[in-house]
Amino acid sequence: MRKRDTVTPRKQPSQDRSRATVEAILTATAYILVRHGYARLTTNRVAQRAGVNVASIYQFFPGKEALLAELHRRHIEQGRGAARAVLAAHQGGSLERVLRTMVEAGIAAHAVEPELHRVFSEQMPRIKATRSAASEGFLLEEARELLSAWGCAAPDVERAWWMMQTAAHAVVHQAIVERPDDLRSGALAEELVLMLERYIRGKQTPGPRAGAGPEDT
Amino acid sequence: MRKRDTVTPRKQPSQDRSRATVEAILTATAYILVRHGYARLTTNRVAQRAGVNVASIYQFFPGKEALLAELHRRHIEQGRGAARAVLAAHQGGSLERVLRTMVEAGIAAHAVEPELHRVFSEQMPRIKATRSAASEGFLLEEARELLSAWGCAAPDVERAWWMMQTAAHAVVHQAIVERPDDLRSGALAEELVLMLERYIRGKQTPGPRAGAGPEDT
Amino acid sequence: MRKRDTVTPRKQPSQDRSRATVEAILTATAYILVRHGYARLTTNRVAQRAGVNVASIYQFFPGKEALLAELHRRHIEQGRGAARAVLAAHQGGSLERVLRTMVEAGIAAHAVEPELHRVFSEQMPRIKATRSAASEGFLLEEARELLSAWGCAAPDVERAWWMMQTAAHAVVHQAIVERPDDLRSGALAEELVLMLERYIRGKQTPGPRAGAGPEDT
Amino acid sequence: MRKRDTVTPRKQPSQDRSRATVEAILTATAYILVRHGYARLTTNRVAQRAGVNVASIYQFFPGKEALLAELHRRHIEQGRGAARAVLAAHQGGSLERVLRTMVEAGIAAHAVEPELHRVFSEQMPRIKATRSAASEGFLLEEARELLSAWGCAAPDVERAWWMMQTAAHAVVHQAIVERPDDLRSGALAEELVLMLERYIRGKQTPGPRAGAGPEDT
DNA sequence: CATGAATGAGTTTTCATTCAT
DNA sequence: CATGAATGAAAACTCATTCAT
Repeated sequence: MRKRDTVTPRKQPSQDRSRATVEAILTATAYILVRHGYARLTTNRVAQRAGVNVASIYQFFPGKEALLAELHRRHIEQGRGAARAVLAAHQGGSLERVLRTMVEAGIAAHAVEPELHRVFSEQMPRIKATRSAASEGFLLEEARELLSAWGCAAPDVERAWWMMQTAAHAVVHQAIVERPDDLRSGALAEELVLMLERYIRGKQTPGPRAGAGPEDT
Repeated sequence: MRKRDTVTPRKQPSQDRSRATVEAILTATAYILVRHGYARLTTNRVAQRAGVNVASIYQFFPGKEALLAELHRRHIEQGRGAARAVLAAHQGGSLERVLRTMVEAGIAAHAVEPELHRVFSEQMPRIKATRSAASEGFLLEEARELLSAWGCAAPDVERAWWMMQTAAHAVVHQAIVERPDDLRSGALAEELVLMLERYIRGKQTPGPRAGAGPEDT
Repeated sequence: MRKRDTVTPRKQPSQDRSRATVEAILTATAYILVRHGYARLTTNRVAQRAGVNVASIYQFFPGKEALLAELHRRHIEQGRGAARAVLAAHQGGSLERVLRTMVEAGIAAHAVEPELHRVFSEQMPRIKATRSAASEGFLLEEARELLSAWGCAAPDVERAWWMMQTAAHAVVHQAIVERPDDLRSGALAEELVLMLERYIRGKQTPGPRAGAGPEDT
Repeated sequence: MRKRDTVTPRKQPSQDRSRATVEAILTATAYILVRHGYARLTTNRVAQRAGVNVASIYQFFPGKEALLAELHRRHIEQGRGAARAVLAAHQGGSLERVLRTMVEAGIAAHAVEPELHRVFSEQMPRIKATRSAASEGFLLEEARELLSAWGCAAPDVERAWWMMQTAAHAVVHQAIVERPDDLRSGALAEELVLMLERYIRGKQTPGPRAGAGPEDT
């Protein structure tokens, strides 16, 4: 018994009222996080904003951390969903089209509650999962295999993938704050696809299928 | 002027004794930050670790924030210094060499007290300067002009520069935590230069100096 | 709205338990104020004396000042009540009797917790309401009209009233500390009535009702 | 050796520089008292304002209280001086003229640094001497004897004197804040003399010198 | 004497968390 | 379940005062 779990939700709300309470609590948490910042997030404030009693929070969550963890989990899930939607709608084709799809999926993932996203990635101490978790929504595992088909030299493939992932994520993420216009206009996506494509194209093993990916004409 | 400045140091220590005190305070701050994390950083703890009285902290700094701001300022300064050193040692040459130099400058900037660097970029709420400030050390303005000589299409140059900066910074930064081996071996630098070079080469205006930068043969 | 209100109570206690807590807090405040003085009044001391936790104070009051403000408000209210009681019991009659009633009302107002009264008027910085508020209990507006019936020359009436109020209040107030015996024996009231009566009688407009107030024989 | 004297100045400054320092300290004290109030008066602030080091304060005063005590002593002294000047210039004559002189002396006493006076009487905890000390400047002992010559009934004289003193002081004092115009125009003095005269005239023992004081025609 | 520096002992205030109803 | 109330523990910050030079 080292220490009690401070992150897993306590009990699943079974009745309607309970579920509404939990929703209210999480909504309030998000609101305060965005509006006042992590430093000003207190359980009492959350309760007040949610219109419930502090004690009610502890009925469903073992502590403050659990609140944030759950909110974060949901946020990631939503981002992932958005990304999946894009990937599902448009898949396959030329290298460029695959990359574009992935970039757009990433952008979509970052588009859900961007303010909240920002708070999570800028102000949250403990939650390191941010990037990797979001990235799973960003460049999904499925996509990885598509790419490996283009034939990078063996030792490189994993590292190259990491490079792309890292660079692409950072560019999209920073753009939210620093280049919102380019994000909206699509110029940024264009540019990012360019960067990734040129990078990966240079990786292709020359030979039988030189200059072309599997499905490329 | 709603609230008093909570960030600017209160008074400069003039004697040796107080200069030592301030040093001790900042050292203690860094230690606690790295060792216990931002959440556990309290003025009392800092004072205790520094072997001085809490009040002494408040003689020179208006509060906790100022402590962090000053530490951060110094850290940035050191990183910038390291980057400058690299840039000064090796400048000019082919596009690839220029990029390599810049990447290495960036890596050097991130190499000073990497633990502290990590805390600053992961756990600090307000201080936004982190990236941009560090980046100034990372890809200095001088370097920018070198690149623009390679002839990117006019409207792109600024955006392209931002892309490179953002991507490169993120890659180096994340690598500290996620790929320390690749950083040490130089493989990461190699790969990053590759990415940047391919990206920028594709930007070159075709024509008289197509395929070559000014100093390229 | 430069700074938050530091004086208005934070929330009303709704249950019996908390009402008791608030009472305990205010009682403790009064005790410490009287026993140890304003300078020694600290929220911690109050909490300890009240047998509650410091935090409980801050649940109902935004700070030390609010504690004092509320205590003061109640004290004024009590004084006013005492004065009203006297005025209600005995009203009308000759000028002398009216004045006597008013003086006695004022004395009654000062008789509730005189120690506390003294602390309030001697040691309290900001609270300016002391005199004027207490005075409203002392020489009530109703009384004023009675007096004006005696026919002071028009321009004087307001100023004369202020004189009487100020002088009478000070005499009663100081007497608590400096002449408690005269207060108890009634000699002071006698003397004060004398002073006021002679002063106001001199103000009467000569003529038809010279020498006599409306109800005077 | 109960506790060290915290009120008496430590040493008389003998050299010119020292005396200047002491002056600067006291001036700064007065300034802060008036400008920022008693609550914000700290030794450090005083020192800074005075342009000297905190420790210098402790060279001449045993503590904060002594600072205030000395300032107060001087203030009283000045008030007394002003009163004496008035009394000296104009003495003797009819009852009315004597009273007027005294009232004017009192007003003069309150006219020296009225802001400081207000702070002393409103915000100072310990110093109870305020009123009585100021009053000695207000209605000096000499004046008392003049009055007793008018022949009040024996048991009354002392109490009557206290009444007049108390009432007159309060009226003048409050007028500074509440009726500055009446003070300046002389209307208040007029009224006050009226009040006192009527009061004391009523006290005269009837008989041989009924209706007239010694020097009255 | 004067000063920069230092500090002990406190002050106000906050907050996550639990308890009684 | 829900809530008003309560609290332990600690946080930030202050200030009168002393010391070493």
